[in-house]
Amino acid sequence: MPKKSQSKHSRTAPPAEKTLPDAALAMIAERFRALSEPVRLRLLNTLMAGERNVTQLVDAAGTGQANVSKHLSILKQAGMIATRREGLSTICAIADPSIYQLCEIMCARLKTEHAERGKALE
Amino acid sequence: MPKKSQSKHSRTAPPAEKTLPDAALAMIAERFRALSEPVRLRLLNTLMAGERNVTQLVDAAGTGQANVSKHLSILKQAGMIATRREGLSTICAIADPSIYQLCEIMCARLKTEHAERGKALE
DNA sequence: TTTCCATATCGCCATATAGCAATATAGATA
DNA sequence: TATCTATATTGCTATATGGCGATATGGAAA
Repeated sequence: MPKKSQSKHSRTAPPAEKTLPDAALAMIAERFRALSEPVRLRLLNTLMAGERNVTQLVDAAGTGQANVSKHLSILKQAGMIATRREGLSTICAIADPSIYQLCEIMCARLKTEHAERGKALE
Repeated sequence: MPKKSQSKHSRTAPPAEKTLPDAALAMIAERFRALSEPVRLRLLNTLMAGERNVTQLVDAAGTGQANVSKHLSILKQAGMIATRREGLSTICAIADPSIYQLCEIMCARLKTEHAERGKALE
């Protein structure tokens, strides 16, 4: 079994993780890239409040319907949302619960940096 | 201690977070984008084992020195690494501890999805 | 000083991607 | 059937980005 007993959730210290294979890095990068676009983050942020159809998401996104459709397909491809057809509309929902954690971490970090910048000016 | 009791890592449920302002989404997207490149992830993954100078990172990255330098400046700009000069070389270190958590979450998610794909084939 | 080493920057090319307008498709209704 | 609605897709343009080779810069050593 090529499975080292390695990482066990340390909170801030280097977990001494073994170096990851290129294939894994590529997959991770792809997932981060799906999150690297403000419109897509707006879509996810909207979906955090519950399911929405595409028209509702277009309203929330502040960009054209074609773009929203494209962004949704990217998020779907990355496994972050799921869609189902309901009559004429396509209902979207968050499919990847880790999105909540990722956003939390990023927001917390932004606040921290902001606080540090403020402190540096005192 | 700046630790809200608010979010306690719910595993699947929407935390009913309020909708974020566009400026916040742009900043979050920028941070995710810094992580959306395999070479940059390789650099961070290498730095997780400890400080390295640029030459060492070039060796680890498997791409040219000019590219590594550019990638490092992107990571630095995003606040994810810090550099200091030491003689002729530039020493790099991880400056943003949240990187460990982000990578852990992504890796865990990849494993989960892989497991689900496997199950679907049974 | 000159020379060498480590790193940063520049110019170029190729590719990727976001936005937009127009069109196509799926499905409901008349 | 025809028609309307919601969504997806296509074609296009402009911009951003990664990789590469060449060059410039900072700093130590001869």
